[in-house]
Amino acid sequence: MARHLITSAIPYINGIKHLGNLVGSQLPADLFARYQRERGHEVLFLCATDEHGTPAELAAAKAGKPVAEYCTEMHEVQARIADGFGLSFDHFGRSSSPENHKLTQHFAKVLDEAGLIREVSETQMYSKADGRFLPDRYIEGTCPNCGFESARGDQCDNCTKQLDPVELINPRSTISGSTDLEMRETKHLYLRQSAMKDELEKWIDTREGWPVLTTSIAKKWLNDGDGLQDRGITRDLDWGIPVQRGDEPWPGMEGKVFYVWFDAPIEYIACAQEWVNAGKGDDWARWWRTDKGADDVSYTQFMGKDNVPFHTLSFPATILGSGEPWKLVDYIKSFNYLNYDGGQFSTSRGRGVFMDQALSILPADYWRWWLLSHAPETSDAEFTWENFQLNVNKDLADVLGNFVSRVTKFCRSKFGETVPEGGAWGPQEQAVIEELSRRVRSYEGHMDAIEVRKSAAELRAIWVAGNEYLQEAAPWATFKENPERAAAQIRFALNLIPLYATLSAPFIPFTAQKMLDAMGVAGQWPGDVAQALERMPAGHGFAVPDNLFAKISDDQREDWHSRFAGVRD
RNA sequence: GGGCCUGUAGCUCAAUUGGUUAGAGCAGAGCGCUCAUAACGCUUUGGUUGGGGGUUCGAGUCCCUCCGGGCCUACCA
Repeated sequence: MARHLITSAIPYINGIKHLGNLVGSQLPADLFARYQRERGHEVLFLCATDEHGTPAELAAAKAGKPVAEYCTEMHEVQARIADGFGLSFDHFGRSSSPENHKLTQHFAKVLDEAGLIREVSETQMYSKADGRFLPDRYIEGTCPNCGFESARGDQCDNCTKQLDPVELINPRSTISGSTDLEMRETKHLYLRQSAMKDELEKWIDTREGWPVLTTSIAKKWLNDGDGLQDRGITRDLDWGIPVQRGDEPWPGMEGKVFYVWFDAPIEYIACAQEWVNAGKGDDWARWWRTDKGADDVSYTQFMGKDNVPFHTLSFPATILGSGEPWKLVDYIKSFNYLNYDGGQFSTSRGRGVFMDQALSILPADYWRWWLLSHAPETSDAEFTWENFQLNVNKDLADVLGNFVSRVTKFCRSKFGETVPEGGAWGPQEQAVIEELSRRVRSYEGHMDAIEVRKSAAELRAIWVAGNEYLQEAAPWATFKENPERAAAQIRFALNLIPLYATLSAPFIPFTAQKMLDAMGVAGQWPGDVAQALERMPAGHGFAVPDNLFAKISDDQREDWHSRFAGVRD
């Protein structure tokens, strides 16, 4: 039995995520976690909310709430929605947890002791009206290069020139609009990633089979320009983890907090501690400490491409630099973006479908199936309502749902709601068993390799095999001259249902459970397909389930299309 | 500007890493079936693999060039 540690990139706290965020990390991570559990492996699947940073403070201010209260509420909201999507986290933690405070401060201390932290004095734009230092992107002004009036402090959106905030003409705060800005001196801690460049590169070079997307982004950062740059790991903010050396104060760093990208990945570890402290587990160290049993753990991270540098470089620099025996990631699965109907999903403009809205119009399995079978693995993918309607209706309602419906209803009308007795498997059934055996092995191979779309395609082919069998066996015709033969055929077909449910559960867990409940058996991964098709012997009672999937109508599609094109709220 | 990814049938994607005649699903067409959610099955029409050039016995795959789409570029996260 293998042990799988699985983490999904932790979603930021300032609002409800859209489907693009979902398919880029949490959903494929859940697919993998569910699959590995079903295969009988030990799994610890962790996710959390990422709660620190300027945007959280601003979102809380906008909501008129203290930031801690705002985060607590939003965490609950995200947890509830995640549950609605069937995301099977063993624990859904918070980067603001006491566990993460302590651990982040611990890492800062040991990194400092290892000589990997340096203090840097720098000047930064300060807004008196806002009472805070402003990140470059929160400053707007006229571009000195092209005259564009809404250039941001880091880059002009019009001419794409990289800017320094001090270069802007008439700079103003985008938070308050105030122009009362000044450059102030401030001191920050930097993680000396440059000192670890060779070690990191050596580590990356020995990773095998990682997605090109993952390694190419890492190599770029390692070798671009002057090589890997040191990174500031502190900020002048109120909300965050206070800068300390372990339990000790850090002279000169009073009133500052750690940068969210320093503490967010550490939450992966802290989350395991939260899991224990919540009473759900009793030993986090055997998942995270190679000196305490984590040596045989296989650790897989899931994330969108924008998160790759932090997971390939910054976090490993933290882990390796600590000199302590923490578990390093074994495989990084990264995703491109999902676009929405010819453009990008936009949180700020409310363009696209957000997780809460998605659940309000259709059950989670519709979304899970479409999103996973179109996961943006090799390039950006696109969501359109037409494509969604077509695929979901065909795959789920027609191929899978209708298969279950026709089999169970035929049996009910001819034999009753009990698996019929008589007859035996013949050459037709043997052929199906052989095909399914081959396909199940192929499906397992794709799932093991986290080839999401290929897995979905193989699963669909497995469903289709059931309809092909029925057409060829034609129990409705057989029944007229040889009811015993028909009984064997329908017994065979009925037994495909729990098999399909088990195989499909990682993709569509809610429906899979309905199928198993109706058939009155528990899910069990088919080691041997022939054996798996004996799960419901003659005489076994079952129920005819309601239709598993209602079809999406043209009217619904058009309604949703117009509803989600515009602005949210 | 630089780097990376990407372009294959009307649509969404494959193609064992240079190897026979580029394959699936959907959509379209035809036939069959009547158990089932007007569902299912079978057959079938669609391709100058973005354009051009090159290397090779052989190129969707490698090289050059042009065109289109996307991402990243380090203080949003």
